[in-house]
Amino acid sequence: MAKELTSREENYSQWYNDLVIKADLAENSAVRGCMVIKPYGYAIWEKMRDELDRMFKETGHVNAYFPLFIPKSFLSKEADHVEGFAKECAVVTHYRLKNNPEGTGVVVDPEAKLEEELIVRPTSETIIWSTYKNWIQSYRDLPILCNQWANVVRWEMRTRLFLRTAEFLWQEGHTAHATEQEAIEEAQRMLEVYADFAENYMAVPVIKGVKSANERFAGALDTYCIEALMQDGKALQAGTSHFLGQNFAKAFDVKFANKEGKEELVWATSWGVSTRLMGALIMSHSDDNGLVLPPKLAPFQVVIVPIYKTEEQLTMINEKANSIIKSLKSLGIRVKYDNNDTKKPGWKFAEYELKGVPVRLAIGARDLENGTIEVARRDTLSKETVSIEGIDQYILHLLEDIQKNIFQIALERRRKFTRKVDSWEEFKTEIEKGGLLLCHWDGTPETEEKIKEETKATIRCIPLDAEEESGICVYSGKPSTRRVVFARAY
RNA sequence: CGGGAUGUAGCGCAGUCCGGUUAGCGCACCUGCUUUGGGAGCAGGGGGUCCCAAGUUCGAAUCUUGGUAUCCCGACCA
Repeated sequence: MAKELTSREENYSQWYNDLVIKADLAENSAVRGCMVIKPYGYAIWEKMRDELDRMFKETGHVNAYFPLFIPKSFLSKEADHVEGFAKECAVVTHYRLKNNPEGTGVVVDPEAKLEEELIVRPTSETIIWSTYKNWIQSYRDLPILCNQWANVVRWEMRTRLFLRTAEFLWQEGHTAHATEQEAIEEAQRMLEVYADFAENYMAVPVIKGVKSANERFAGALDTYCIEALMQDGKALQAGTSHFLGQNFAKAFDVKFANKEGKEELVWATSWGVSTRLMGALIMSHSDDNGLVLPPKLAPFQVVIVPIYKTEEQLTMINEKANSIIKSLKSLGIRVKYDNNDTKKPGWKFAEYELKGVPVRLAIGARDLENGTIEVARRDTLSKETVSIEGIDQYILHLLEDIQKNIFQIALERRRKFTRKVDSWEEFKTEIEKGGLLLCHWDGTPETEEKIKEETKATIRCIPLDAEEESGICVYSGKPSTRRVVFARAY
């Protein structure tokens, strides 16, 4: 573990080791690209999931669950949708195995071929809308505001842990509305929820925007997104919220009777975030000592390490620690006491830094005498010795402080990494340095495509708060009214 | 699917060019003693299908051929 690390990228994979590993189920290449999320990594995901779930419910949503398998014919009902996903679908063709007649093991039973193949869901719009058809008759049945926590499979050619895995965990919200306006508002509302979560829980600053036509979700009229900037200068799409118009209602024939008794097609949205957020979290805050977790999402916010020479000392420290734990817990602080005797204090210090625990308390014989305790914070790596009196309130404020501080650091980093670029020559040099480039763009997919071909940079989003400003397209020189965000992305 | 690289202990690697004792190192693991306020020290110990197969040879981790897996770069990534 004391291996010397040279680049950020190597660090990420090193820290990942604690959280997630690539599924290495030996010779089976089918699971290549899937991940095994280890207990500590999963604890972080659970924390994220719980907070998001609470936010969804506060905005009027309920959870439901839909099937893993989608009949092939369902997927193909919406033309753009199937075109977008067809290239990366896992397909179930048989439903039974049998003993290999020519040897050992089992083989697929050719007799058990499915009449119609099933697709392992890459996303659930089709299966959900085929179900919604039966739920909706009247305007009184609307809106439907459902969310599902599930796993999905997208057969990516090249995978990257957390950021692009063949199977990933996510939530997908699917809502049905009586009016266009209401659906648009829903898509925008959920974008706000995502942005709130990213900034105030993950401490990751994001740009809210709308995708260009090239980057839009297959089957959507508009894709809203939050875009984050990683420490290495690459952008990461952290969440999307789609206004689907009436596309899926048309494809699945979902109509309702309005107040006037006339039939109308239903308006739709869908929105989702995935375990990719884990990647965003790690790549936004980690440093050379390991993870840095925002207190609001840390599985434990405080770890207490006893330092002792004798059993008697440990007994006394245990007693002191237990009273501290009790008062911290009564304030709702998640705390772990590590009096494991098989590891030394120095080892524990390094270990919990690697795990990103926001606050570490060390208590030894010296502290017992003086009525003090050593407090170390993960974000600044600073230590101080404070009075044990009122330590609970002290920690409570410290956690708030750390939460704010790591957001500020990330925000400042993004500010330095963001600049306006007005000429093509400058664009080509600046994009090499990473970060976000604010540029005028003529609005055409052709220009966007050319820029991508020449520089690998894409339009991350058209920011919602972009100011009206007349200029000329950085590539084509044609007129433009606002700047968009260009970057190389994961 | 194209280009490149790699496969040796749980992990990370050296050895391969130029074939030659019992295949080696670091971390991790086990035992003992000393240690414990920043990943302890010393001593001892366990662990190997050198990716698989065939070939060349007195002798193969090393050379040849075929296979296979992984990684990187491209393509791909609503």
